Amino acid sequence: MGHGAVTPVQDAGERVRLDADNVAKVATTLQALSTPSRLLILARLREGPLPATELAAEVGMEQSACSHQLRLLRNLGLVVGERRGRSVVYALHDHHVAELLDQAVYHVEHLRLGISDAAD
Amino acid sequence: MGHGAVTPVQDAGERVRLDADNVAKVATTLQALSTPSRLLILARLREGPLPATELAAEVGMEQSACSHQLRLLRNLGLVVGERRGRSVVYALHDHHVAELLDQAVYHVEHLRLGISDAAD
DNA sequence: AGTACATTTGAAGATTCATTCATATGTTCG
DNA sequence: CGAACATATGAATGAATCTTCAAATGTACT
Repeated sequence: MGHGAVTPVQDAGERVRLDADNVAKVATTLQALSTPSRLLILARLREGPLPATELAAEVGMEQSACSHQLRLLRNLGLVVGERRGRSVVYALHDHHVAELLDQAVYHVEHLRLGISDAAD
Repeated sequence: MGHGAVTPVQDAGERVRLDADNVAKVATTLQALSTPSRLLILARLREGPLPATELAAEVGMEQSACSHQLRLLRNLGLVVGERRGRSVVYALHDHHVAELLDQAVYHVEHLRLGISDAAD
């Protein structure tokens, strides 16, 4: 994948097209960002690593529920958990996840949305 | 991808923080991008406006199913439909939606993800 | 070993959601 | 008006999901 390295930010870069192949992957990954609980988890981890229990406390979830969602995020490769003593410290997998989060939040916030899911 | 050099994100300007307020809005909007059918619909509209029936045909959905999803996307403000004759031509609401789509697809495609949603 | 703390896991329950089928609404034209 | 095309809507079915409760596994320390 060597593309011309240092292209300034304007990077529309390569526009990845959405085939039947990747569409499932994209959908599955975005679904991980489509729930308040997971969004809060990721947003908290965006500010730095954190042991599971503290994480659960900060996002206001039961520890068990948080662990379930954490497993989902881990299976998707969005977060990693490393054992340190009796705790497991969780963190975002890499900067791509952080940027994906930032971009998603940024764009959604700047969409003047009606948000009226229910039928009219 | 150069690690050191260019920071792609740079000037999203203000980094929107994720409170309890906006988290629901973000989650709801991202959920609209979390299904293959809607993702295909949006990706198709990203290339230009299209009447509902043609759209359904191109993404391989039944007309009714497509209409249902279209209503959801419309209620969320992601797409707009304008009547032209007996057809209703759909299009992305604005460039924010296009960019949100691009960024999401781009980042997800560049996340080397395991994608194993199911439990181990 | 035994106790306390930390995290994971499984099953159950309730809600949400996408698709299908059938039908209704809307639009154009003969 | 009536026929044909285009889109929207409603109810129903089946699947997917998030959370809770209870119990299991893992780790440290006396």
